[in-house]
Amino acid sequence: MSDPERPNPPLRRTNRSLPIALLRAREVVMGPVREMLADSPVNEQKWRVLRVLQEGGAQDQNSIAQQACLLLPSLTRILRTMENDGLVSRREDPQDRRRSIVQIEAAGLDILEQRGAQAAALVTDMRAQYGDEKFEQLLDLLEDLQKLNLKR
Amino acid sequence: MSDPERPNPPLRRTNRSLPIALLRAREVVMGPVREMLADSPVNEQKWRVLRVLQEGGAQDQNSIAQQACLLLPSLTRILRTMENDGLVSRREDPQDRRRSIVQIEAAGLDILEQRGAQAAALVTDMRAQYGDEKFEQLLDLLEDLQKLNLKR
DNA sequence: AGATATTGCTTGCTTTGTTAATCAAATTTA
DNA sequence: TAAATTTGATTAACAAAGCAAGCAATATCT
Repeated sequence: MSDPERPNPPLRRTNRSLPIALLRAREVVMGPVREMLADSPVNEQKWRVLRVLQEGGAQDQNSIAQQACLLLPSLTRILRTMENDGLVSRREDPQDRRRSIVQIEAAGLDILEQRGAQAAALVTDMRAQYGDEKFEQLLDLLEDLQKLNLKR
Repeated sequence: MSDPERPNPPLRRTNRSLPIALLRAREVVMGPVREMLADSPVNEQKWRVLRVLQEGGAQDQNSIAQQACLLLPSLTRILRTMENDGLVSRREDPQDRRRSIVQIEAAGLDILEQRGAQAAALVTDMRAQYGDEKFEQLLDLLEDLQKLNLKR
């Protein structure tokens, strides 16, 4: 048995651990966003779905899931409630009847419009504090990171 | 009522949205880590708790929660099972009996030691593919980001 | 001191994450 | 064409996240 006081070969400082650093950074960025969404009818995930639909137009669920970083089972449930709330609608793809095409509806667009200004203000504030170049640089690095194919 | 087809003032493209980019990047990085932890007695969250305790020593739950990016309710439940498994122990703070001080135990240190080498290998592999300078640069940018004090 | 507010943690409840199983429609193979 | 495989989506089951409420110990105020 080992001794709790023994000096252990330390891993990287947690600030320098990429997974933890990514998580902490995300908390910082999402804090204000979560507050913004707190008194709105959508949470973080639904907001992402609306954003993806706004950006990419009507599309199937696989596509939404990938872009919004949601698994299909989660998305199924989320879309069910969003459909009940009239934020989106679903229709069967006539070309391929396995697919259902999801489209954003008026109520969904309303939310994006109501909160869009606040969301933009948050980004502006953040870029100002953080620095525009650093901000872009960070996005570039993150984009590159996503392209990596790490061993499975 | 608004029209679903109306052109909307778009927010940033979602691949240039920092919260989403952080999320996607984290997915990429965590894939191999999750696999490494799959056949170990701890999951991702417990691993983070162990890392924080290793780095910061015995500390109260608020402190752990902040550093490991966990909410207190989640941490309460996680620590309960970790305590049952003998990975950590809790004792009441004699100065302030509301607080409980959490300490890592031998079994917890064992896990860190057993998996530490694998974890380090994953980092090495990733740095090689991504590039060392970029890797450090990214960590610097993320560390700066964590220091930001965004408006509440 | 006594009342009030704050802090640290826990519990309850709902939503989401995660994996595996299922099903129907489409595609590939034989 | 029939059988086998793949694909898109849903369901089921359980762990974990997230939020609100609650409780006990401490700090603050009057």
